[in-house]
Amino acid sequence: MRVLDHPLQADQARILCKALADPVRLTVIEALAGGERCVCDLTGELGLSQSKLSFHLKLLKEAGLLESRQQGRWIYYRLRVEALHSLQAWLAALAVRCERPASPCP
Amino acid sequence: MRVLDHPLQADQARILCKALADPVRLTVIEALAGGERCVCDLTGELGLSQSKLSFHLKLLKEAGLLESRQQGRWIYYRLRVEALHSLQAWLAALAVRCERPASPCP
DNA sequence: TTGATTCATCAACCAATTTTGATCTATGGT
DNA sequence: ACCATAGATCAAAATTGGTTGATGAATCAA
Repeated sequence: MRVLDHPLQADQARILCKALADPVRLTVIEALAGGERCVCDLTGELGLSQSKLSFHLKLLKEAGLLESRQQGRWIYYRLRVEALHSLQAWLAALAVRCERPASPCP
Repeated sequence: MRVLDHPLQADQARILCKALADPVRLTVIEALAGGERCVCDLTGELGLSQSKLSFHLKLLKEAGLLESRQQGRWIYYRLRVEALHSLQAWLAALAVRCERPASPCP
């Protein structure tokens, strides 16, 4: 099953979580879940200043959540679904560790 | 399927991610994945000062990742697996939104 | 009741992130 | 070549977060 691929280091999970732990970045992520978009689209759609958006896009990209391509003057960003799956897998593994059979009563 | 229960608001997901986005808190989480522990156990095991640990435990609890119970002088903390599942579900829902069929080529 | 132990809380300090506005680079149109 | 547009980058200011050491509250044992 897809969710169990990619066992992730705790530190990589932390980096992904950190990237997701900001309201601006979360709106960006959700906008991009709808498909690839160029920066100027996003500034309009989300009402963000250009440099603010650029700052967060860079951060998300460095965390591995986004990738981008250039087309003429425009730069298109899109979500890396693999990153979402990796984090899911890490959480799943953690949850499994919690669900060991209860020890015989104390 | 368990992973698809509990549809989560983006903001709750953000709060969970924020709580997970710190190295100290992540070691606490991983220690508690091994089972319930009292605070003084954790300070020893993780080599953290008492007030530092207490600060992070509070934060994790407020985020919904931990719960605690008192027994005599000791306070035992444990992971809330539901929180992990919620976040997993949120990620899964996001990933699904990304995987819509590609639009006919441009 | 006294003293020891466990844990929470507080204030002061330090460190990391975010925001803003300005400037810089690259691309494309004329 | 010149100008307009898209987006990255930078430094300073503002904000948020984490750490420390001290103090406080609750529990228990003697």
